[in-house]
Amino acid sequence: MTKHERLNEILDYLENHKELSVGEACSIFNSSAATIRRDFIYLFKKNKVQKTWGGITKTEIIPAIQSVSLVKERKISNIESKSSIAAYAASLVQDGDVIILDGGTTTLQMIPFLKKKKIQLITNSLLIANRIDEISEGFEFELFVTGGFVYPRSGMLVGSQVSNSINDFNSKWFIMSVGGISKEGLFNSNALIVDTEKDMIRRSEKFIVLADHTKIGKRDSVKLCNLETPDLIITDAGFLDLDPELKDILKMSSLHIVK
Amino acid sequence: MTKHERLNEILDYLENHKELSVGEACSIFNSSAATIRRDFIYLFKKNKVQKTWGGITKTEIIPAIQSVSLVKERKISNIESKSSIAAYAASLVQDGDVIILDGGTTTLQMIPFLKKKKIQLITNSLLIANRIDEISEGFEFELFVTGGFVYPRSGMLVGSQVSNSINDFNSKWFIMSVGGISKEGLFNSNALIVDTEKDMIRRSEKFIVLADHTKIGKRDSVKLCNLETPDLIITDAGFLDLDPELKDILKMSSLHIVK
DNA sequence: TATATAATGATTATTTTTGCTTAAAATTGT
DNA sequence: ACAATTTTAAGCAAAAATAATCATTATATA
Repeated sequence: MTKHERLNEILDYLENHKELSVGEACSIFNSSAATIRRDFIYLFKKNKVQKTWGGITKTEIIPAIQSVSLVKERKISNIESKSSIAAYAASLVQDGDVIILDGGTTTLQMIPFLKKKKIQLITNSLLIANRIDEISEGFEFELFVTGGFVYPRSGMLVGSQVSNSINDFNSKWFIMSVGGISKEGLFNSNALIVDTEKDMIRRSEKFIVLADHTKIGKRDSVKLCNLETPDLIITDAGFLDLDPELKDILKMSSLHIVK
Repeated sequence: MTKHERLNEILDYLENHKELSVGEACSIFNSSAATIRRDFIYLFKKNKVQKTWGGITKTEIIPAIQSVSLVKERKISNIESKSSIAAYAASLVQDGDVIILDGGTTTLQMIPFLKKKKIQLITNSLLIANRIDEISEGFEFELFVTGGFVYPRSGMLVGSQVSNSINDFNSKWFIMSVGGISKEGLFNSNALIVDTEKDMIRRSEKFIVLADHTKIGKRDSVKLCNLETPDLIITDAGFLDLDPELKDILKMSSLHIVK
């Protein structure tokens, strides 16, 4: 049994039991008290459990509102490619960096890879803000949410307030996913959001675009910028099957292909 | 068994199991630890798995769940009173109103009562923003989120950005819950949040305070305003059991007691 | 077949985790 | 309030896991 497994099983145990004592944990996991204590301290520092004298309990949490909500899970296509692309993008980010993260299913996949870093993250996506807040317990994250009107269902913030907020920052990275890339440039589907993205490009040193190969050769309704504007476009191996003309054009941009 | 086969089976294994240790993999595939480690490193570099000390786990994929509050909610005491107070406050709000809603467990309870109204709602609470976005489909809600740094776990937005946003609005109502009310005035627990609340008072025609009776007679760390400042304080019947002196003072404020 | 390339297993130095011991702190019983 | 008991925290040594290196074996290619 690895340390990681043991930590997970401790949390599992607390799903079914009110409390877990050091002694009980010792016999369940055949470990010494010192190890169990170290585990308890680790979980406590991450706010996963509450410490009691002699053991731990799980923090009791009940929903603030009784009304049942419909959980709508949008199906994410091409999820593994997106995760690989996101992982590479996250690997560029270093402790201390300021990063603007736009909404989108690909940028969302960066969260597991970003969560151990000590960064300041700025976002105009409620979805990303919630995910970060959810995992940031115990991590040294600073999270800034731009203001704005909520674009229903996508949870994106739009309007002049986004630009006002963004203009207060100098960011190292702006990372966004994109609706389509063609030889005319980069496109997205919503004019309000594209407006804010233009500001985000301006306020950042490096502009990185995440685009799995299904986006390439596609146009979307609103043009964001030319092909040369991004400092880096990250795509996946499916890119290799693309129409040769577009491939040549894209190769002139800075491009990284994850396998 | 070829390397390729083994790599696939490792991934298959992780579809059904949380974790795979080096030792387990050695006996499953009859390979040396060195080989298994090389496999694990290979899969890790492709972001297919995450390494733990002693094994691997599957890389986490973030589902794009829409409109679900992911902020952890603490246990709410006195929930029925809070809901009654919230219901009365919501009954004052009419179609077309602009309303600033501060964070807190009592204001949160207003959401079910507000959801049929055609209002513009401004909030500095991610928790409220998510709840509203959750129910706003099909409703004529306009939802504005102030920008700001996320105060961890409470999901409250703080900092100068909140004031900047608020100052762009003229609101009919500012509705907030409060940490404590004593004869010295109204109190809350966080100086950063109190700062933003002062702006919210300024930008609103009517300032309403929600306070179940457990808050009355209590002081909290930061003073927000005097007792005369709110246009209305809404509390519950438990108020009647309170110490008579405070009761007299409060009666001079505009006060509504829900049963 | 000969040769190059890739994969594997064994060895070793380094890092992480674990278990034991002891002193301090908290809890309990009188 | 005091002493006895239990729990904790800290330091250190042992054990386990890792990464790097090298020799050996298998596989592919000319």
